[in-house]
Amino acid sequence: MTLYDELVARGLIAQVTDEAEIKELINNGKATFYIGFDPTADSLHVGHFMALCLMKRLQMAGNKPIALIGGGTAMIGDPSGRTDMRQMMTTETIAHNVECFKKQMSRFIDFSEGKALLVNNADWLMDLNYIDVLREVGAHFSVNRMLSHECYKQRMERGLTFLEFNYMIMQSYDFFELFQKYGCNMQFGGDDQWANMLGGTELIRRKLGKDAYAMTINLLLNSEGKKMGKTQSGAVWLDPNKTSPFDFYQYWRNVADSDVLKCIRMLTFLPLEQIDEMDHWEGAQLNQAKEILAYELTKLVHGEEEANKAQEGARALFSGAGETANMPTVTVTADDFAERDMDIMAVLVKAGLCDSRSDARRAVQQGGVTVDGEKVTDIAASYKLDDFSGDGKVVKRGKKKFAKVVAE
RNA sequence: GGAUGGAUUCCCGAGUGGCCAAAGGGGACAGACUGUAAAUCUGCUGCAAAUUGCUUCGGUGGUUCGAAUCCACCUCCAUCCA
Repeated sequence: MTLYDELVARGLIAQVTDEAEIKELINNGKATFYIGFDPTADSLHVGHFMALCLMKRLQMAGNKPIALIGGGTAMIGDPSGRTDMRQMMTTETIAHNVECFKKQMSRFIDFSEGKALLVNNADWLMDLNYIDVLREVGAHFSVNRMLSHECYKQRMERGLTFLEFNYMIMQSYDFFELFQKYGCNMQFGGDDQWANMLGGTELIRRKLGKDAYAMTINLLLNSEGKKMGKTQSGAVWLDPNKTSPFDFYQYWRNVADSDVLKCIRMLTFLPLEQIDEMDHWEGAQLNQAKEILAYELTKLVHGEEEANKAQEGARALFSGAGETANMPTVTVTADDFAERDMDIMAVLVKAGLCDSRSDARRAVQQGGVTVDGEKVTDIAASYKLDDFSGDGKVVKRGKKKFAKVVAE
């Protein structure tokens, strides 16, 4: 099976500019391609992860990847598919984020010995001269056509600043620059980037009379059409300090039935034959598939050791086995008991399971709190430092949130 | 620069002098049912030393016994005019 066919089988490919030419290039390892990542946060998330996996698949087939960090484009902010204006980021924040991205990326992609390149578009965008850009690049863009793009539709209703309007031009310029400098002939990206990417191929055609190609991958959407990798408290991050390996594991362990197989196909490196097997699974058996998905992804992102820990921790918690070694742990010290004994609310807040004492009070009153397996119903229940000595106590709020509280 | 409309709790959105910690919906959280799923039902959703107290309705001042509600100024947003 060729690389291109595998990408299709995995449901990754969304749109391509020239299918025959792209097949020829990537199947034979002749593509030099780039994917852009705007450093809008201090960690990569699941969407980036998909792109990185794609890079890896292509790299393994002999193609040369260029990871572009958008230190320059982040100064502008991509309006594609957004309903509201992006918050402008300070130069310091962007610089910090760029560093974080670099570190995380080198864990997934091999940048050694010219196997891949890591570039930052701030290196060329920041030095551009306004008038020159307008004459050299701006002249090739039709405002009428730009406005007709689907990605601006929502913003045309709610307002679009000139700043953001220029994002597409900057991204197009990136492609143009990389094409000339590194012979980069393809650009990949999420499907929401399609219009921006076409801008680049057109700019290259108009200015140089040469062909460049673009291909987008499907966004990872759940069965309700919402982007996956988001939780109420924000994105699912790849940085273990922002989303712990356990939480990361749990996120995938809990995906809806209808989304499991799609996620396994698109995100893991499991062989397609094995995935097709699972396709027949139904009902409770899908639970196994979820476990596989969660394990495989955690392994890819955090390594085998963390994946094992997360899996054991989860099994212990949900199947009632006593293994508590890998549970998230919170330590309490004598200071916490200085004023008075800690009551159950204080413990819940300390363990990070509740936002406030009021919140904790509600949780207890509704019967959602358990300490060492016993339901706590009395909000006056209180604890002493000694109660947490030794192995500590396992405090649970609801079914899935818990922590082990141990005295220092 | 001018005219008009607007800013309410996580989000949408009612409220236009006391009955307002503020309707309704969404989301989140908890319980029941389950498969750590979905759907459904119930509860709950500012903070706290909790049948009470405290701080909230873009910001700052003012009127009033009393202001989310009235007045002044300011900030931001939308639409139209330039």
